[in-house]
This record gives sequence, structure tokens and C-alpha cells, in this order.
Amino acid sequence: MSKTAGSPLNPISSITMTDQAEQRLREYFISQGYKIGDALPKEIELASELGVSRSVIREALSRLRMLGMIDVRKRRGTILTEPDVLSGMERILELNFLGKETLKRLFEVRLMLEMGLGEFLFNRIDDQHLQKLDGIVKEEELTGDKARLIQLDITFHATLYEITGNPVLIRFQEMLQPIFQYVLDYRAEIHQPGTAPEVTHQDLLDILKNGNAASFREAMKNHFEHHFQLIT
Amino acid sequence: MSKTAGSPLNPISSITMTDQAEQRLREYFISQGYKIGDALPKEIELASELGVSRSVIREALSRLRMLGMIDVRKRRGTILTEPDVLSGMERILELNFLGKETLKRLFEVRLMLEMGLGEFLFNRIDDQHLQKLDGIVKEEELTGDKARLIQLDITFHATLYEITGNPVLIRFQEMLQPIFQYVLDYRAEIHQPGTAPEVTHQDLLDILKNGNAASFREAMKNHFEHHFQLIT
DNA sequence: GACTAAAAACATGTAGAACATAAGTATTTT
DNA sequence: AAAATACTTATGTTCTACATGTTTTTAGTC
Repeated sequence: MSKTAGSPLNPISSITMTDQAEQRLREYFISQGYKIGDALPKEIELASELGVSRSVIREALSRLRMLGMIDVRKRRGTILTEPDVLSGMERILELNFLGKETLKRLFEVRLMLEMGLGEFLFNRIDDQHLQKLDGIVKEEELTGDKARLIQLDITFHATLYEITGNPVLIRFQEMLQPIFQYVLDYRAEIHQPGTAPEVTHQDLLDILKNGNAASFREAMKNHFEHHFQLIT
Repeated sequence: MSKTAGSPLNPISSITMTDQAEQRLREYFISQGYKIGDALPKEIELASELGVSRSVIREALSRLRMLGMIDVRKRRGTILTEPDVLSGMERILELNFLGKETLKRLFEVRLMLEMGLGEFLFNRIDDQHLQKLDGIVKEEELTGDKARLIQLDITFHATLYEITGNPVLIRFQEMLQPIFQYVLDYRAEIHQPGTAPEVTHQDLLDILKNGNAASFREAMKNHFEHHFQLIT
């Protein structure tokens, strides 16, 4: 029986004892009702209970440590901590090894998020935010520097995220920013005079000052019109 | 000088050589212009170059392996692979160790996403989806079982995500689902007859059939009205 | 020479011992 | 009782050894 090359049934990279140990540890935390702050057994005990060597346990614990699930201190042992929900993604996005398909999907998520910002902006915006946006829009009108315009575009949208005051969201946006730089470059490209008119940052800002969430949603939709036209 | 208890300046858990090795490896991938499919040097060589033992390198590689950045095979060595952007978050959400603040922020993100779904739904919905939603809505009208209603509510919204055909988004929603079960319970609670009328699933479905993205956005906003009222 | 089967070489996977290091704990000293 | 000291302990790191599964090489057969 011959094996088809490139078959969808690739030989799964062998599941190592470390993989299993990591999974068993996570299951163990849940089944034992562990809570944040609780202390774990010693490495040797864990190794003994799982029937593996200390090396394996340490590799597994090292993974959990990276995710911020545990905090290990000499002599004191290991304690459970509140993990950083974005830690893994941050490392991955920094690497910039994602394929085109995934990037496309992430960009779609980004568009959805910005379309949903409205409800939160009007509840949380303050004068400081408005001043910052004012400054950005004013400089956009004055400058002729293309690179600067791109920078200002990024900052404008980043500021919108900031207004929500949602740290998870803000950090997520910061992580995506460098990845979608090229999209913004492209966006700046088509913003040439002569292109069809659209809702500008100035328009969005006016709505933030005098409008409401509903009008902001529609404006945002128009502001992103070009991106939505590319949806397949 | 006494140390304030619970001070914001907690002693940072010592940065181990494994932590450094992991970071150095990621930087190394970037600086050396590695691409997916490229092979890494042997563990011993990496250890030698970083001046650490093989154990330390293996703990670092084990972390990268968990994120799907590398694929290690016996004898063949390690090759770079496209990482799974959600792998880390998936493990963390499964654990359910997140604090109230983070959960609140994640729920806000979820609300934003659903508010932004509209543009994508109308481009990608097909008859199969409509039939599924029809079935859900019909059963919602018939059943009196509260638990079943909650289940149907979850399924309705999950189906909306499915329609986008965005795997990253769909998986993200699936990951969050068990975490926000309690929110849905609460939502079902306030959906008692007598409560203020609002946009129902039937209404949303009608819009998906005959409406457009703009009307869907407004409908979604009304559907979530109660949640938005809780925004501070 | 071409194909097949056995053998060797090899990198990772796992185990285990040993020691270093930091942080509690107990003991002694004043 | 307070402070200095020695001791104990669990993790951090290194090293050695061997198992395991692939790849490559060699040997063998037709």
C-alpha cells in the first residue's frame, strides 16, 4: 500500500511525553479545583505521579510559565497565577510567520472590531481624547508628507481603540499594527485626490463630537467602504 | 525602609536562562530572515552558540513547539512552521483562570465583534445557513424548556459567526462560549415576558433574508441593548 | 546495474545524577 | 528578644547515558 504524497493525512508529529504532561497538568488544575494563588506539588512529586522524569515535567511547566499560568520561585515552589490571555498571540504576531489566509482573516476581525467600536466610544470619550484627535486631523490637513500621513492614519485609529479603555483590545490592536502596515500603505495609495469621496477622519471626529453611535456606525462603514468592497 | 504589602513593584520573578533563550531564538529567527520550512541548527549547536546547556535549549524549543512555531522530528531536526495564532489563548481560556476584569474586557470584545458581523454576513450567507437559522427560531417559539432556550440562543449566535466563514473568528467564538455561559443564562433570565420589547432572533433572521447590512447593524444594537446599557 | 534488505549513523526524546543558587527555617550568639 | 549564623530545601542548570525512530549507507540478491 503506497502512501500518497502530500496526503491530508500527514503523519502527525509524534505526541511526546512533554505534550501529554502539559495537557495532564492543565486538566489536573481544573479537576482538582485549583485556584489562583494555590501552590503546586514539587516537581519531583509531579514527575513521580505522572511517571515521568523531572526533565519532562520541567519542559511542561516551562510552557505553562510562558503563558503566565504559573509563577515558579526557588525554594517556594510553584503557584498558580492569572495568565496573560494575549501572551501567546503576542509572540506569534511578533514573529510574522502567519500565512496570507490567516492574515486576511485577522484583518477581517480588525474591521469587525472597528465597526463595533461605536457603542463604546460615546460612553468613554473625554476632552483629552478629542484634543488628540483634533491635533491629528489638523496635521493631516496641513502636511503633504505621505509617510507622515500614513503615520497619522494609524495614530487616528489607534486613538479610537484607546478611547474604549479596554486594555485587551488596545493591546490586540497594537500587536496587529505592524502586521497590517502594508494595508495602510495601500489605503494611503488609493486616497489620492480624484478618488471617490468618502468619510474622512474629520467627519468621524465631528460625529464623535456632535453625533451618536448610530451615525458613527454608518460613517465607519463608509470610511472602510473600500475594504468592504474587497470582501468575497 | 519597609516594603509596602501588595506594592505595585512586586519582585519580578527571576528571568531564567530558558526565558532568555526563548526570546533569543525568536529574535534569531527574525534577524536571520528565516522562513517557514527552513531548518534550524541542531539542539547542541544552538546550545553551544547561546552558551547554555541542551536542557535549557530544549525547554525553550518546547515552548515554541507548543505555539506551533516549530515542528521537531527525530533525526530530521527542527523546521519552522506556520504557528497557530490562537493556540496559546485556547489553553488559557480552557483553564478559566482569568480575573473578572479580563473577562469583562473579553466580553466587550465579543460585543464589538457581533456588532461588526453585518458587513460580512450579507456577502457570505447561503440557503443552508438560512435553513439552520430558521430551524433555531422555529424551535425557540415552540419550546418552553428554559435550558433548551439558552442552548438555542447560543447556537443562533454561533451560527452568525459561522456564516462569516472566518475560521479564526469562529474558533475564537467557540473558545469564549463556555466562559460566557453565565452571561447567556443571565440574558435568558431577563428575557421574561413583560420585559421591554426588543429585537428578537426572528427579527434578525428576517433582516438577513430581506434587509441589508445597515438595518442589521441597528437591529443588532437593539438586540444587545441590555448589554450596552451596562457599559460604564 | 537495479532493486531490496540489513546495518550503521544520527538527532531528538527521556531518564537520572549532580551541583549551584536563592529563599525560607532553625540555631546560636549577643 | 533581636541579630547573626548555619542549615535545609526546591528550583535552576549542567552533564552523561541511553532509547527511539529516521535517514543514509552498505551489503546482498537477482
